[in-house]
Amino acid sequence: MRDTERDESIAAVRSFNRFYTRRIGVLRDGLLNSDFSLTEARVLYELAHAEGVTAAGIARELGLDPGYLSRILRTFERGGMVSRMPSPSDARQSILALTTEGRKAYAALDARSQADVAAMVDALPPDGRRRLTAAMRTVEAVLEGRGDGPRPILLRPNRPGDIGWIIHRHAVLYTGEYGWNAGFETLVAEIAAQFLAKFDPAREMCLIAELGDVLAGSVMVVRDSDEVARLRLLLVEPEARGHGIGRRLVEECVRFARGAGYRKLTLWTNNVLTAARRIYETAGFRLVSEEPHDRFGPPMVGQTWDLDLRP
Amino acid sequence: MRDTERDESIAAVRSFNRFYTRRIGVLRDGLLNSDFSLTEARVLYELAHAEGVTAAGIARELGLDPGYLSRILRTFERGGMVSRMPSPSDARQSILALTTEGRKAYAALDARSQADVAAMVDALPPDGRRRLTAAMRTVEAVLEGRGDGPRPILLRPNRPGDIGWIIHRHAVLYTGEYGWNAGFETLVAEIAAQFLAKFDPAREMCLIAELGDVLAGSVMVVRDSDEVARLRLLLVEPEARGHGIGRRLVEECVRFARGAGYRKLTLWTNNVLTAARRIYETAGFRLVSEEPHDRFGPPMVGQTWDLDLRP
DNA sequence: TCAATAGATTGCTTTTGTCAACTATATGGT
DNA sequence: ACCATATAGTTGACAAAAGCAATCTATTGA
Repeated sequence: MRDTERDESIAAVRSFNRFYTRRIGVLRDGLLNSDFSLTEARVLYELAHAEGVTAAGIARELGLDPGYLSRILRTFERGGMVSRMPSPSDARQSILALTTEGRKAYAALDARSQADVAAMVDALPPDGRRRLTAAMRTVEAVLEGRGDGPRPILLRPNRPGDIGWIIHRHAVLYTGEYGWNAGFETLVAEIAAQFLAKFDPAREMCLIAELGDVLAGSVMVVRDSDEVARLRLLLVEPEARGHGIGRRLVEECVRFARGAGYRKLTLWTNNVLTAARRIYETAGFRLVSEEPHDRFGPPMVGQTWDLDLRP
Repeated sequence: MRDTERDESIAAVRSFNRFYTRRIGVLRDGLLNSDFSLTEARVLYELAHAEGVTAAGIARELGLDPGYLSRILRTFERGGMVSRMPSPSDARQSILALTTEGRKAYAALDARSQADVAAMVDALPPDGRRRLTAAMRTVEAVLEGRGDGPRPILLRPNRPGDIGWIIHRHAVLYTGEYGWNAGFETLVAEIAAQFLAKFDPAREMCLIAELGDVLAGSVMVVRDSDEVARLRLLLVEPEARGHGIGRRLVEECVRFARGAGYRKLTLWTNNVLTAARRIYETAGFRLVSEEPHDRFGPPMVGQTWDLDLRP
């Protein structure tokens, strides 16, 4: 990642922190003529949602000073909202629980918060609402570190719209990353359109890779002749690289081609695509011929790779 | 929008509020052994970035109590960080400015915050960073209301990748909204591939509509014969409807076709696409023939519309 | 010209949060 | 069994943060 991009990220995060600090302030004001402060409300929320919680647990969860929390719990207890039960496993702890009274107070608070947020959300245009929801979930996920946990990889056959996506992404990526010209988009579009028009499910296949729940890659196997299958349009999104998606896609193609009774799997690629080259080598492909060309603008070397499918 | 979607939005916003309240707490802790509280830091930021600002301005901007702010400014002034100048236009106000000392203090604070955020950002995986940045910008934009202000509409010729996008969106929308089958995607892909392969810039055109900075629609004019142009693949994203984008696209096509010397502009559509029908009628097209078909699955009526381009 | 209003400040008060000390229990090692 | 050390929870003392109301001055609009 370029440094300017990093700096922009930092600036965006800082801007967002300032922005949301203000919003949290508004949130606090919203509680102004309820019976609770923002911190009390947060504690109440924890009590209502984490059954059988202890004081230390809440303090850890919310990052509160134990002394401060102790006092808040005391006022709750005096107000008849919280009951304590000595923990069976640890005599130092008490298990906290909301009383009926406490639940009622929480319900009121909850309804109020719900209404406040609903008013805000309803004021948004429908697509703004959708975008907001998705964006907030993303922020949470990324910062929680859920974002860099292993997102599930899914390989599935193409669905309506996927072929267009393949063309779209090929064109955007190769013109952007390698400066290829419109000739490439034309070639991809023709290949893709042909695939749709002449699709033979027994002997042809298009696979789409999803990482998490976003499209991350594609590949096709098409019939060249009765004996020979061709692997085409292998693509892995830059953001999804490093998960072995390319390798998995090619493996599936090999398996499919073998199962469909082909004798050979061939493919055409270009020398500048070094990542792909490595995948093909690993899968057992052999480079059989090369010829320089400039069909896509910059001069490069086209390569044909073959894989013998016989056992 | 379905109600469950609204409820989910509300839940997501509330969850996010809880989440970010916690983060702001961490932020505050980060300032712990600096010389400033979070609020002081925010005031300092305003002073550093909004030149010639007044106390009331800051109070409004940050939602602070004027009395509280007054005291903060006094401590800044006593610390030699802020200077006041009587406002020339309003004798009640003072124009606030940071002294050299004040700038130095801000720079230190800024560097520290920068470093903190940088550490956090650097700990993210690269694509996480990108997603975070984009998502935070989105949240800000939507909540600031920038999201529902009039987003600029832009019509432009296609760029690499757009043709794929057109296929992608046609297939997704028509299979989703009307239950059309894969035959439709095939047709669109063939039309699009043909357009790329035989493109004649003097007599053909593809227009892409952007709303804000996202793709919102498309249309093509292709040569049918020397005398007749054909309008194809008119599409407006559901989220972008109601901005007159479809009408604008068709108008541009008519203008282009006339300028390119065609005598007639024709198009083929289907009766179920009522919104498009209205656009064609408004543009002056006349329905010249109809025939029922079920090429795309559900039975419908294909329609040919013509527009005479002669003056 | 005068009432209403906005900017700024101050005294007073409450709320919120921190810190350190202390008790009681738990845990792990020898 | 015993001891050092750590954790749960409480309390007192205190400091920081924030809010409220009164006040003064200048501005604005009728």
